[in-house]
Amino acid sequence: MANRVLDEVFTKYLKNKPVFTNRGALTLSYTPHTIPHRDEQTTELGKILAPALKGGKPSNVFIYGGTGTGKSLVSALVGEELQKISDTNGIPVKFVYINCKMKKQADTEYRLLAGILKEFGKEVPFTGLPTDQIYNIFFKTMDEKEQTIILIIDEIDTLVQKNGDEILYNLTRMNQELKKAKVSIIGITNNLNFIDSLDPRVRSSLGEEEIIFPPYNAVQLQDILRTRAILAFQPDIVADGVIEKCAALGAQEHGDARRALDLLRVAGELAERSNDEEVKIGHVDAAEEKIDLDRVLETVKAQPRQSQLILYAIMELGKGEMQTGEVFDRYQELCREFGYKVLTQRRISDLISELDLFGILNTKVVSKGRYGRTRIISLSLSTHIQNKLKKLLYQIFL
DNA sequence: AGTCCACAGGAAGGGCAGGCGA
DNA sequence: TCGCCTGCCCTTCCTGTGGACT
Repeated sequence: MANRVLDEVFTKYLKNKPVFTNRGALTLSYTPHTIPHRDEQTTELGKILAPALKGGKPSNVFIYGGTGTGKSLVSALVGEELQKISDTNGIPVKFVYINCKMKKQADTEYRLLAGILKEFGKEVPFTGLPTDQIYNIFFKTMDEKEQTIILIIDEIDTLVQKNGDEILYNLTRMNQELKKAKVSIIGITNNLNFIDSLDPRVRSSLGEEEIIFPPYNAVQLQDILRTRAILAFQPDIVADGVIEKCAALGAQEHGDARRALDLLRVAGELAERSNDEEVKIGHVDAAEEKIDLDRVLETVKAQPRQSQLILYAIMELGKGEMQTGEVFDRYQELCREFGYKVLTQRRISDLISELDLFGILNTKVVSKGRYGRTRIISLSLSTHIQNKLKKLLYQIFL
């Protein structure tokens, strides 16, 4: 036998009863056939889009709701079904789903258009062409034949935040330029104030219809988890109270089903890894910690060196609260020590805001009277996660 | 009442990379 | 090859500001 240790691991793994029958049913990419507690929204969206089946142009729709309230799922489901029916009946309908939050995919005007074009089988260089040329290609492609195109733009607020609402204006005006095709836009956002920040012209044309997705409560989350758990787990392997606990934690996070499903999945994975016969409440606790830790470490790893240096400086200062100036001073020292270029305080200020946005730091602008106005910065991580993060940063810089 | 601190954060623009067509 | 385009990171310059201190 080549390796006794590994051999033991693998045979033990094989001997164990599996936990999952279909782990995929608990992942984000899974689209179920029915979505519990979303009948109302599903039918509403269906009704709005139905005119596409008779060659009409469905109204533009705005969909609101917090993270994990089923917005994307319902749109995907309705889209899929509509596509199926139109395909079997030979009706030219084309569904395109684009998520603006995917970095490097659709977070700028250019990339959004390039992303949509890709769905139509047109490859465009990911930079280089002038925007008006992209628009030309875009219009031409859309207008190639008689068809109804339904564009689902997910996380549309991030797109507008970064690029302004001119893109949306251009998109809503598209129907006047197109001769054969008709385009409807479904904008999905979890920012309820988003529509108020838009140009009135865009607001009225894009918000012809609105659908609101309220957060799930704990009982509804339990239903969702149960239907998925039946698909995902071996029978009788999930202990009493596990689903309730995941649901409760998800409900705490603004009724977030994604969070609840993640918890259940990771709890199952942890049970499997430790060869337990049952998924227990303890696994959910561990899952909660693991998800947070993974999120933080992944986020930090993906940051540019300069941001990591700032974090390093903040951890090194090692006190509960500090202000921008202090962090900047320590950061400069570290730059010299490790041989990095020193960025300006203005830039550091932005990077600190970014880290706040990622949920790694807590910052608050306060005025200390005589002693100026500054941002009070503190780490928003548990000590356990802080220690792991410190290790990661040491690895990077030493 | 006025001053002044220590920044926040907006605006504009430089410089670079990746990519185009000619 | 060149001139041109865009996105991105960053700098420079600037105005704004809440409240302790005088």
